Amino acid sequence: MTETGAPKKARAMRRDAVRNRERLLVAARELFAEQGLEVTLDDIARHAGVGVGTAYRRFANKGELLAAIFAGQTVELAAAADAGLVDPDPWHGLVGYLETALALQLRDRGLAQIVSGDRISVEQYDWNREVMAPKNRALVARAREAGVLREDIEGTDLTFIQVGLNAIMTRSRDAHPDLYRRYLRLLLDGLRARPGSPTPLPVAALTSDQTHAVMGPTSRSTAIG
Amino acid sequence: MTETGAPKKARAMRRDAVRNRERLLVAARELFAEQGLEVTLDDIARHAGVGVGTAYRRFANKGELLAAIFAGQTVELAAAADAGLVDPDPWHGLVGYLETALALQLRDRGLAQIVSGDRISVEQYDWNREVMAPKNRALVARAREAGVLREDIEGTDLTFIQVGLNAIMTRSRDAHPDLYRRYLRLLLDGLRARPGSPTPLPVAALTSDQTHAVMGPTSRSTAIG
DNA sequence: CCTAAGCGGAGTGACTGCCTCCAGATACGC
DNA sequence: GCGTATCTGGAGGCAGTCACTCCGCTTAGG
Repeated sequence: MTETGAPKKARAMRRDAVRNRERLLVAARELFAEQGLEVTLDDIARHAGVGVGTAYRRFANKGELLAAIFAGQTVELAAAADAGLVDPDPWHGLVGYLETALALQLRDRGLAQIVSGDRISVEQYDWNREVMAPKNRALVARAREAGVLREDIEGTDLTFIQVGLNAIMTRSRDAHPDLYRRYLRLLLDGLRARPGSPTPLPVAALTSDQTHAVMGPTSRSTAIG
Repeated sequence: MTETGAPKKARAMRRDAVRNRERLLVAARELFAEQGLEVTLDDIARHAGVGVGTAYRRFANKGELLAAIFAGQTVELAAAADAGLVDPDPWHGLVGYLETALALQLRDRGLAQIVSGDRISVEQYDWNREVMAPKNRALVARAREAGVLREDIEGTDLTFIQVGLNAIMTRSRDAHPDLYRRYLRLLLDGLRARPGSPTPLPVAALTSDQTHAVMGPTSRSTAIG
């Protein structure tokens, strides 16, 4: 689109422009983590302390901004999988991966949405297939071959397990952030090839009152509808 | 609200009015089941083959229409819980309840949203607390006392289990409607007090390609964001 | 056959979210 | 310093959505 012929003399960005671009990236990271991918570019600009016009000069649209921070959002997840793969104990590696991955998603709502396929863009879509899917397969294969994981589990199961736990996490995040760990543990007990006695649960069940509060209309959900 | 004093001479509804009211209720039930509670009253009116004006003459707003069909949407769920409670085998009763409840939610997207606390209204909110919560508690208590369910499970766990499985169901509904049963089974294996060998899974895992397809942007989710 | 009750659906108003425009401010080469 | 290309902020345009209203025409039914 732009002229890309001989080494054209392109003037460098002005210093304030660079600074504002950086501010926007930081603000975007913060807001995506806090509120999810549905924040508007206007939100991000306000949070960065710049005008919307500035935001749109730096990034053609929200997708482009998202793409610019995408690598940072996902590198940790890939690292968690790699760490699990080099763990000498395959079961411990698999469990550690799920625990780390979900803890990351607890801290970063946007990442949770990417993993769960919510409001996904093409990059994220392909990244799931090309980067994470093979790692998931390898983690599962290793644990299965070591005889600690049920024979009938596949790599794709890790995806759906995260989808389910993400839903629980989303509901309970504000009042009981680590409730999801309870259900992760129950699921893991169901994944063992030769289950022993049940593992103690790391988090107590909610009381009826707490459940009622958590299941009520949230700021984000439109009541009545 | 309406005058309910002496036997007032109130003219009966015209026959076409009655017919249209019925059509609207049927259309609402269908659309809520198919598409969830976020359908508009305009959608419902069109689907019923009447004008929006007619819809608003019969029901002051969408909430009122929803309230009118609410009982029908939830009575089956309560019945499933009662059936589970009278099952001679407490474990079988608990499992049967979850299976039936989730099967109902597979067929009725609106019901799934009510159970998961999505786009909830006050009636639904209270119904969860006052009707379903005690049944859930009883089902869990019975299975626990029979020694077949882990000691550390509470009635509220049934709620969150359904939230998680609903999320999986929502993603996979179109292409692989019963995939959620796979994860329900895994969870149930994790819920046993004294687990034996793993129960066979009723549904195969998705392949990587199938997972990729299912996790992609859906008609309902706004891509890029 | 008369008329109150009912009908359809275009239209209204309130939002929300993406993005553009441009008058004024600012960095930076000379 | 000065002049200008670059950048800034935020008001507002535009398009889409959705709940709900209004009103001229139709129709049930006494």
